[in-house]
Amino acid sequence: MMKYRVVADQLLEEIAHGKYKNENRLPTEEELITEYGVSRNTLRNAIDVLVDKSILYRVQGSGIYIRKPIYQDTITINSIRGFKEEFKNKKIHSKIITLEQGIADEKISKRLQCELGTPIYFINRIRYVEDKPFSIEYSYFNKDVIPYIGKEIAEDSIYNYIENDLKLTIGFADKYIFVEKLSKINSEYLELEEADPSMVIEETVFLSNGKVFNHSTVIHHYKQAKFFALAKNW
Amino acid sequence: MMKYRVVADQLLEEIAHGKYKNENRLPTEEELITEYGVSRNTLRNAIDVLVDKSILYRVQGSGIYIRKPIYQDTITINSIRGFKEEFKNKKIHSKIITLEQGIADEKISKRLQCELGTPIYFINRIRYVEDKPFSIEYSYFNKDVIPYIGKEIAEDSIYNYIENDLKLTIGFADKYIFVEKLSKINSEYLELEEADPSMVIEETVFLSNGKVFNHSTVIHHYKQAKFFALAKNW
DNA sequence: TTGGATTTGTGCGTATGTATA
DNA sequence: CTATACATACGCACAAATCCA
Repeated sequence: MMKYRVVADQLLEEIAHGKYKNENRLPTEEELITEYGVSRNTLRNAIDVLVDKSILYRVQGSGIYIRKPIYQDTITINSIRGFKEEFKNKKIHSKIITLEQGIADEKISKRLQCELGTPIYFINRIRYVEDKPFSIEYSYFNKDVIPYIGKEIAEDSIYNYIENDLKLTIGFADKYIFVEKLSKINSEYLELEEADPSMVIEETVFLSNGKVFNHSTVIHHYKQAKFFALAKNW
Repeated sequence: MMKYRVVADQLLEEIAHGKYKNENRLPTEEELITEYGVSRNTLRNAIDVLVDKSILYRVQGSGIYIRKPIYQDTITINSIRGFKEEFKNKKIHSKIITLEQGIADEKISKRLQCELGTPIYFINRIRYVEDKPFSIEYSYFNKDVIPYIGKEIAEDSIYNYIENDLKLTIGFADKYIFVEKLSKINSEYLELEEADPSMVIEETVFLSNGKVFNHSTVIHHYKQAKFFALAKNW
């Protein structure tokens, strides 16, 4: 495990366990360097991780501060695995509507950035949080990259399977976000009315080598799903 | 201007002007270091900027690649000034409904993370893109931080004024994103029907020193407003 | 108000690790 | 297996913003 990740994890743990609960400022870089026995670069890389996660923020000339989380029960939109992360303490399960193999037509090949006719998996599942319908997922996987997906995997976590069993490294994802009125069929899945609002997220997910392995369209229950994002001033 | 920003800007310019249009891979770090006459750290900082902007991605052992932008006419959710950035080539203007001073009540003081009774500005404006209603903004500013906002500023760009005239540095923003049915009054502003969908973004905006200066609730036209976000696999 | 001390930001150099080709 | 190319890690110097006496 990389040193800066160890430091980031440990710092996060300590913050979560209230080590700095009386002051909202972290020790100085110099002190943390001594405490963790790492170089300045390594420490700064660790801090970067927690800044990106909106746990900390830095003020030049002043110090590193702990942010007060305002929003709860929100999916982090800048994270690939925001769903699992957010609801890890809640009961979540998936109901599979469709799980089938096929080949990429023009639309799918464009979205998966693969050749026409590439073998694919198509999965349609409904995700529940605390037994209430949360979202509907229409998902395509490139079978050349992910050779097998079974019912037991799709009911559990496909991403865990990809990282832990296939030992692939997920890199980043593009998300396209908009609002739409629900179709009749989707409103029934979500136990809402036709034409009720819904938040739609289309995501294209890349391995760390830049290859697209998944494209999903996820339609969210407008009363259940709330999102959080951190914006930077580039 | 910091070196790494100069390099990032120049690289971006060259990419935009098609310098690398025939290959989707950038020269190696070593070559770019020579080309721009900077150190490895500086070059990597520059690349980091463009990776965060989802212009580039890196593959260890392979190279730095240019991403093909898929989505157009989207507001970048990870950017504080996504609106202006995206529509800089379009006609945009704002209609001010309300612009008044007041003091922070309990709700506002919580959102602006300031004392009860702090002087504030409240601004309600409708923003138009190509003369079509795009969003409604309900915005509070801490007057201790932003001492004056006039009609002419609110009609133009408050953020430009803050950065260019007040010389303050905007740091980061939290965004809380959800979907709601439109109220009657908001539906009229947006020229939609009551109970039509809308994307709501509540943003808390911080200066680079960590002080909150603005809280806004922005209600978007569901047919006009589309968003883009980049997710990382932390 | 000023100026010095503190603290983070930027920049340079170098060596070694690790994934890819 | 080797070479290539990005990732991580160490150390140092100075700049810029903030803090405080």
